[in-house]
Amino acid sequence: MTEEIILKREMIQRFGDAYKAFGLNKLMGNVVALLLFSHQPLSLDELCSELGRSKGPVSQIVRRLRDRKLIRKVWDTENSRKDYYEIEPEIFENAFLNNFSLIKNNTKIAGMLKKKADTSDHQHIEIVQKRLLEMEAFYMLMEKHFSNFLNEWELKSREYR
Amino acid sequence: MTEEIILKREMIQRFGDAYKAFGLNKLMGNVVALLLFSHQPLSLDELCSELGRSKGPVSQIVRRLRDRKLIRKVWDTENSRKDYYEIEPEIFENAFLNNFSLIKNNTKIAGMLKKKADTSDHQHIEIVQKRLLEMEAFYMLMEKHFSNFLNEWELKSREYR
DNA sequence: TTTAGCGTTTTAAATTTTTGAAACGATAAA
DNA sequence: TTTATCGTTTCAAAAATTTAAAACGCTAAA
Repeated sequence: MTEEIILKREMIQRFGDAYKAFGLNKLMGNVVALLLFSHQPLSLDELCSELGRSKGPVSQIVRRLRDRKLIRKVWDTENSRKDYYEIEPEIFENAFLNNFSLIKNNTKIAGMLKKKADTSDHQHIEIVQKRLLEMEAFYMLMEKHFSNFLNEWELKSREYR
Repeated sequence: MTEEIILKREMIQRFGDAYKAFGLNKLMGNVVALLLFSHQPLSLDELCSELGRSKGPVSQIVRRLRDRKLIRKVWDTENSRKDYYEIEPEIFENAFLNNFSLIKNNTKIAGMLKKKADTSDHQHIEIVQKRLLEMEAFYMLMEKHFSNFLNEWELKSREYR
């Protein structure tokens, strides 16, 4: 029992750091880790007390996590009118897809700017065009492989559900 | 000419935002964009005046970008003893690799925790083990596809160099 | 040597982000 | 209705980050 709690604490730490490293709120990672390693859905109050935070920020973070489809609300028909939260089964691919859309945005920007650059008649712009061409190619190839990954994961993930 | 400057300004903005979205310093993105779309290497002073920033932060950011192998120093043997900076030719794959190492870390963590969980004799830990197993599988598959991507890009990038 | 021209580091101010307390609003039970 | 129990929003405080100014140290030229 103690061992499991230590493990959970470590995960809460690490997920917090990882989320921060990716430009997200640390608390988002904490909540995700807590739910990932809980045996049943948790209420907002339980999240608060487990993490030692007050309701305000946890409520906001829970919303952001739901927006990103990383956690979801479940209803405990027996008990009270509390909301309970659990991990979205597709959390990993959804988290990945959130970043994927950022990547796709880069491809789009590169393409757009390349088009703009093409219509410009300035000679010096060559280098810029070349750079944008490479950038677009890079992100397009990336997208292709990311799609492959997601497709393969869709098959493989069945083993775990 | 004006058009090119507008383009450059837009890129500086967008790269700043993108870098921030990935948890990095906005100024890092600004510097990268500026160098990506300059026709020759720039000195620290030029970076400062182009971006309207003072030397202190730019100097620090330049160091971080060099650490990450996104830009590099070149020497202008003719002029002065100023340092000049330009984009590292492999900037895109290097930027990607920086994040890749974060991903690899996730795989490692998942594996490590799974091992810890395996040695635990508590029954309730099953769910945790299952989650960690899935997480590890997810990141391992991701790594595989990322490697594929990098290999293919290594070939394709030759067209642009 | 001394001096001038660099880049770096430090420090303090400004800004942004995170956080908690409390007010607020909604809904279900009494 | 009224009351109690939630979740959400607001706002001010705290913490973290970003930034600029200036001091500093190094190196090359005089």
